[in-house]
Amino acid sequence: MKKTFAEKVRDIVRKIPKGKSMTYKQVAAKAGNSNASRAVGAIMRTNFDPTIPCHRVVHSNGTIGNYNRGGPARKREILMQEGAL
DNA sequence: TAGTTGACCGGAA
DNA sequence: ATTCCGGCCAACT
Repeated sequence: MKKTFAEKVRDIVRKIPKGKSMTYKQVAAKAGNSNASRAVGAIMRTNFDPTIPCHRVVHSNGTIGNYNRGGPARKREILMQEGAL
């Protein structure tokens, strides 16, 4: 069974519980490459799904990354609403 | 096929 | 504290 990086990343991000936020590096590490943090973002940006809480994925330093669904502002709102912020 | 870009990270100046 | 540089990976042209 050979899932691509994008598939793994999507599956992982989808498993992120509510009120919890994961860093790109953490997701990348779970996907198999702890150094593929950039790749994770690249995948989300090109192939993000509405079923995936990509807004729960943030930077390692805790800063909010970008969001292709309304900008970082919208992301912050969602996190605050979820209780992760 | 190769080159460029990007939702990143970590270290150094 | 801020700014710059190098490195890794996947997608796009």
